[in-house]
Amino acid sequence: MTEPLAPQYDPRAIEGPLYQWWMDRGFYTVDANAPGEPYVIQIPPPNVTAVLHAGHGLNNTLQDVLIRFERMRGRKALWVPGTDHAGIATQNVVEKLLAKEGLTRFDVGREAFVTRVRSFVEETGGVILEQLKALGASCDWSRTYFTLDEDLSRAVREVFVTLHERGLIYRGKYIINWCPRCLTALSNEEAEKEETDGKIWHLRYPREDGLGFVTVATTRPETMLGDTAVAVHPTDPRYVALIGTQLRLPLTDRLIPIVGDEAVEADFGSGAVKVTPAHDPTDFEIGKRHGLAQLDVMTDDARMNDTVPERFRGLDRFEARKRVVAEFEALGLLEKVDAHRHAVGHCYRCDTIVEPRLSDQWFVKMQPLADPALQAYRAGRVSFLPERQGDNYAMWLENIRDWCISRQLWWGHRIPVWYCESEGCRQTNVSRTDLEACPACGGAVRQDEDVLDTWFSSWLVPFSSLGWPEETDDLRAFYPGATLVTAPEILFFWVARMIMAGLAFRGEVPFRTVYLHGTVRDTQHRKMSKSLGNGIDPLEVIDRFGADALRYTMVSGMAVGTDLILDPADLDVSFAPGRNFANKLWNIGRFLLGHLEAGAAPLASIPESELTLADRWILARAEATIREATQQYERYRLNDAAAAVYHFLWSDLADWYVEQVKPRLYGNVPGGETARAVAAHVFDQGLRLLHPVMPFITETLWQRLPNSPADATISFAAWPRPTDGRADAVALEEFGAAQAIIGAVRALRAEYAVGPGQTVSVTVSDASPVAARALAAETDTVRRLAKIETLTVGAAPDEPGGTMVLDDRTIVFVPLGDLVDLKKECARLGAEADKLDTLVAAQDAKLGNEQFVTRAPAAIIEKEREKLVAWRAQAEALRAKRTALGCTD
RNA sequence: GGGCGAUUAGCUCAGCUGGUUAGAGCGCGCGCCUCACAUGCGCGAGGUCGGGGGUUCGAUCCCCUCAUCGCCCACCA
Repeated sequence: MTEPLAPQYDPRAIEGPLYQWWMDRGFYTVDANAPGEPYVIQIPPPNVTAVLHAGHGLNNTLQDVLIRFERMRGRKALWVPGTDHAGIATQNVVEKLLAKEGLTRFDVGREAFVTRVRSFVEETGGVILEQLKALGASCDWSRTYFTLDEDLSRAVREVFVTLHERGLIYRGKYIINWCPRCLTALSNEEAEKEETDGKIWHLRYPREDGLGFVTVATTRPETMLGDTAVAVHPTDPRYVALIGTQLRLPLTDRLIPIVGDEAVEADFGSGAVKVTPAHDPTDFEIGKRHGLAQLDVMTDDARMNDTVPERFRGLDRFEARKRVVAEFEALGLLEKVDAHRHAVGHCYRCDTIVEPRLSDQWFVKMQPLADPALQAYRAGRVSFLPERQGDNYAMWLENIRDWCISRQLWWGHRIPVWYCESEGCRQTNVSRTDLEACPACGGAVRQDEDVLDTWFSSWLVPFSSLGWPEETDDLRAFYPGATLVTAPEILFFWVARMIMAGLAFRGEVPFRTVYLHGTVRDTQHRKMSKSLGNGIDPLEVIDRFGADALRYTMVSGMAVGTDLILDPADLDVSFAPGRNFANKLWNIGRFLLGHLEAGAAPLASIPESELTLADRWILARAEATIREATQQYERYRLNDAAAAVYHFLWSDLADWYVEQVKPRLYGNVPGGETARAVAAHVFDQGLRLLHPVMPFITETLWQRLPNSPADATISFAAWPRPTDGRADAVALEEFGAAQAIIGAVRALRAEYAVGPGQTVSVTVSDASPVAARALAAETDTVRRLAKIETLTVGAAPDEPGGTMVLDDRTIVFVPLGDLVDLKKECARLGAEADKLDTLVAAQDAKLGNEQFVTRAPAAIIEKEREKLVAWRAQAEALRAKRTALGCTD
């Protein structure tokens, strides 16, 4: 892996082969029995049919950064990948394919359909895992799982049966959210509420005694065909006398009672509510309390069924709605129609409006599972980032509802329940093994037709992916994991349930920290989605700019608790930060490595006395960066970590140290060995600090450093540690003074348009001790980088020129002769002085404030005094210069 | 209807324990193809930190309030 560097940075030539090399060496395959403290991340398993989108790109980049960071810190870092069978989503895809052949799943039959889905998944599934490799994901692919694998299926069955044994699984008739397109039940979480502008119809139901009407309001008039009562508040004076009487339900010949029920708000609408126990959760409850009939008026696909008058039968629910309303109107029973905004449930897969519907489903009783999960959070055994997400988690658990886990699909884990078909037995058998006959009577059995909610397998992943229910080495070594990185959207679907399952089946939370990152959005802050066409294809970005550019851009743009905004219409602009930085690194590498061909001595072998001020400065900067970056990685402030390293490599190393060190690298000159040792060392350190974010380019350059072991990977290079001996506050201050002087001369040159080929003379007067030492130590550097012909320390000559006063009142003067427009210079100096006067005045007031001086901490007061002294001195120096120049205004 | 978050440079965002001449990247202006890099180098302009009130010696930061935007939760039909 050490061919010569191409003259131009070309990620395409590097990333693919490098990833292959990582794989060939098996670097990321972890041995459960190897020594070391484990660090485990479970990937949020993507849908098996998914293709990589920007959200995956972000999510997996963040995980890879963390796993690579901990790996370099010596942890036994395991990142477990897998895919989710995604019941509804996958079944939908295959059903669509069938539809093209003019077939439905019912035409082909259950067994053939499942076979077909399975082969579809085998042929086309798991693409996303291959795509993650392009991103650089350092997963342990030898442990890749699929939630419908035999092992994980065994775990699912074990959990179902165990929960049943613990009395936490039951079958019940409930109002569930039904998707008439997917033909399945949806959990509350899967029925997404969307605010919708609709209407509310006020319908009159005639009293049986013929003395008028009771008006009810509804947003779904078609359900009136299933009404079995009208409810009013038991104390509502308008209706209390009517409770117990009957109403004639229009369009049918049925009589329905008026009942009194606390659930009715007397203040809303007419105060009377139509009750449809089979089609509304509240009505279902009211119905139960009053023993009302439950009249389901629809078919599975939301057409009116045979319980309704003949003319409505077979009509789609929305057609039926129109007909019902029209007939009410014709009968003079439509009182009014109002606009009404309300939340309507939509299927999270296909966006169809869900129909609340009475049905037999399996449920998990959640309270007993939720309590330990809440307790674990309160005890600090699991924490959330951003912290406030913990409140969401707790609130959900406190108000937990039972989980509807059956789905009327064919693709998934079939419910392990067998019903005895024998008359007189009819036993319901829940079993770990497939049953051929009823254990009670030996009669024929029939397995439940339904499958389990997809999340019923994914909530087990932290341990089922490690071999549970077997007590495997993996399970012992890698459970519990460390960090979960995912999107807040699945906090309830997945995260909370994993915590519950982990506690229920392993007695411990599955991870300590949950990092919930933001969403990738476009510049209008809209979530990226296929339907809006505002998505970014990570693979296109990788192809054009490289995975490192993608990763850096995402990491640096993503602060904890914020969204990532990118412009899908202009990838060049969006990904410029990463692309430019990668190119910059490449060129720092090309330059340094080109001058390190003779090798570099280990830094430790260089005596302290050999180090120049610049050397000591870059080493101090490296150390500060190590501290900063390490701390920020630890705190998941990955953007801050990335920014610290970026600044170190680009501004400190490339802009300053490399420029400073050039003469010492050219040819065989004194100090060359020291320069090479320092340059190699700090570049090495910087690459290591950056590796979690930009793995490819850092590996490529690091392997070519003279002191990198042959055939080694930076993936396992030790994480840099601050070495207290080299940290050098004095060097930071002194080299900083040199930088300031260079900056002052450059600014004056730019101000007076001195051509780049032209040198100038510079006089530094009133130099502070620090500036004087800096000038003495780095004379050549100052002269070269500011293009100075003669550099004098001493009194400034009395002639036209440009003047800058630095913080510690060091005066930098550039005699410019004709180049100086005297008026302009006077104005510039005057403006500078005025600005300082303003500061001085404010500072005077502050320090003159009795309250401030008596109440502020001494250290602050001292700091403020120093500022005042410096500003005052600078202002004075500027005024003196103006006088010397003869400024008159 | 509840709960939460955001509002800082033209754009996207930092600013984590209250004291900074309020920062970065992109964009913009001026000057440069300086033998690692024009995906670059140097210099620079640009901000009443959403409005109002309060606490404090001191507020971008803490509290209240208003406005705008966004997210989550919710069985008012």
